[in-house]
Order: sequence, then structure tokens, then C-alpha cells
Amino acid sequence: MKLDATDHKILSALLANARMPIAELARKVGLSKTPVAQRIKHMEEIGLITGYRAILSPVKLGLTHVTYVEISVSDTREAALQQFNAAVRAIPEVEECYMIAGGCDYLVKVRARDMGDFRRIFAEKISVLPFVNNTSSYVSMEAVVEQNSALGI
Amino acid sequence: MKLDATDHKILSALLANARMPIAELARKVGLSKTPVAQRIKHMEEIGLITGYRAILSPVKLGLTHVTYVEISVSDTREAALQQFNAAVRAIPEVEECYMIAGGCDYLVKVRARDMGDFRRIFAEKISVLPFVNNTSSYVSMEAVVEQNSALGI
DNA sequence: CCTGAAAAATTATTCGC
DNA sequence: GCGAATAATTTTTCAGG
Repeated sequence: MKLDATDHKILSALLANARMPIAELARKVGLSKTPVAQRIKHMEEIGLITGYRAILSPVKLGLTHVTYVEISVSDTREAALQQFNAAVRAIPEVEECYMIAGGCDYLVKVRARDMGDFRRIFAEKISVLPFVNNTSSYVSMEAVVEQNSALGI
Repeated sequence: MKLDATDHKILSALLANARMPIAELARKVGLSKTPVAQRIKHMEEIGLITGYRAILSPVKLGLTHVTYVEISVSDTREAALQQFNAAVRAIPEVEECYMIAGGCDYLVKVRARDMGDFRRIFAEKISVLPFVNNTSSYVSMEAVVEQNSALGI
């Protein structure tokens, strides 16, 4: 699963435009279409490229209210954590969730229409998650970087 | 810019697969190809659909080390914040950055290969950002939800 | 492992209704 | 908005270096 410079170029191009035709990709990376198609297929097969997705404007969708909720849980045994994880994954408004080292707290990113929408989501879906002990919400005032996918490639 | 249920279905489908042909989309939403193509074109034109992107596996790329860095800045005047924002946007390893209400702190999500990689990025790129006053780093132990794009649609 | 062109398949667009 | 015909793209294949 080694990626050479050509693979990186292909990935970069597909990160910028998932619908770029193979012919154009081939031109960009300086190869013919055949090897480019093979490389892409291979990267799909090994699960490196997991899919292709439309990128939507949060502003145009009216979904600009971003809040990070820090959650401490009352039970940090594996079974409880698994249960918590599964419950979090079932909430569509949760865009991201990471377990943070230290006190086994979670950091949950919630996207909503506005403060009222967030309060509803929080009351109905976040605060009722299993084993929630304590939460702190950090409301975003401005999206400085959003959806950056350069991944340092 | 009103979106009806059909538009939502189209967006959902394109979030799941940006390369879905119009014929298949049409079948899914119960319309013929013509109106579906028109709706997509319209949503692209008004900037609701901003693009199409390949989704890569952080695991396969070896980029699983996620850290949230909380940064307090020493100057919260508009000009300073603009300068900070521009500098943050220039760092490819910064996947997201939000300004948080309260003390005008920033929450910056950094993706790296491993702890060593993060330390280098932090030393070379994060800690030298303009007007950085104080930072706290929160290291992720587990990605519970990553790249969820359902957006509550 | 790559090239280049021919062939095949898929996809998008355009029409009258 | 429909559906069929048209037109255009795009992917795949294959002989050859």
C-alpha cells in the first residue's frame, strides 16, 4: 500500500474534484489513461478512497450554528463507552465526535440552524446520551477553516 | 432558494455518492431525468452544491492522530483576528478552525501522522501563529464520528 | 509498467408532447 | 414534468514497446 508521488497527485486532484475524468487526471499527472484508471481502482479496492461526495454550503443550507460540546461520562468501562459511541453515531446533527485522552471525555461537534435549534438538539439528543455526567458547550462565532480536506497531502 | 423534499433527496443521494448518474437519481426521487438535471444545475449555480470530492480513509493514509488545540490570542481587535485567520488557513494540517464565543479563543483541529508529527506541526506552524497567547492541546484517543456529512438533512 | 488508439459502454442533453 | 431519440463523454480493452 505504498503511494508514490503520482498517487498523491491523483488523490489531490480527486479531493478538489471527484468528477474529474480520467483523461484529465492522466494529463495532470503526466501518464496515459490506463495506469491512472488502474491506480484509482486499486486505491478504491484497498479502501483508501472510500467514496465520492457532494460538498454543500452550510451557509446556503442555513446550518451555520456550530457548537462543540464537551461531555464527561460517568462510566468509562469499555461496555459503557461502546454504548455511548453507538448512541452518538445515531445523531445526524453530530458531525464529529472524538474521545479525548485524559479523563475519557468526549468532544462532540454539533451543527444546527441557530441557537434555538441547537438547544432543541441538545435537550432531545445530546443530554440524554447514556452515561452523560457533565457537559460544557462552546459556541462558534466564526468558521475560520471548515471542511478542509488537504490532509497535508 | 427554497428546497423541497425532492431537492433534499437529491442532496442526500449526492452526499452518499457524488458520482451517481442522473438516471439513477431520477429513479430514486421519482422524477424523470430532465427536472433532476435542472435542479442539480440550479443548486450548483446558487452555490449550494460547491463541489464534489473524493473521501479518503485517514486510517489508510496513516493520518489518524487528531488533536484539538485551544488557542487564546493576545489581541482581539479585528485586524489581529483577520491576520490570525489568514495564517491558520495557510496550514494544510489544520482541518478545521472555529472562533469560540466567550474569550475570543480559537479551537483548531490538527491532523497528523502520530505524536511526533503533531509535535513538529505544533512547533513549526501552530505555536508561531500571530498573537498566540496560550495553548492547550487535547489529543484524541478514538474517532467516534468522523466526516459525518448528513447535516441533519 | 506504460502508451496510444480503437471499441464499448455509459451518461448527459435535447427535443416534442 | 415526461419519455424517447440524439449527442457527447467517458471508460475499458488490447496490441505493442
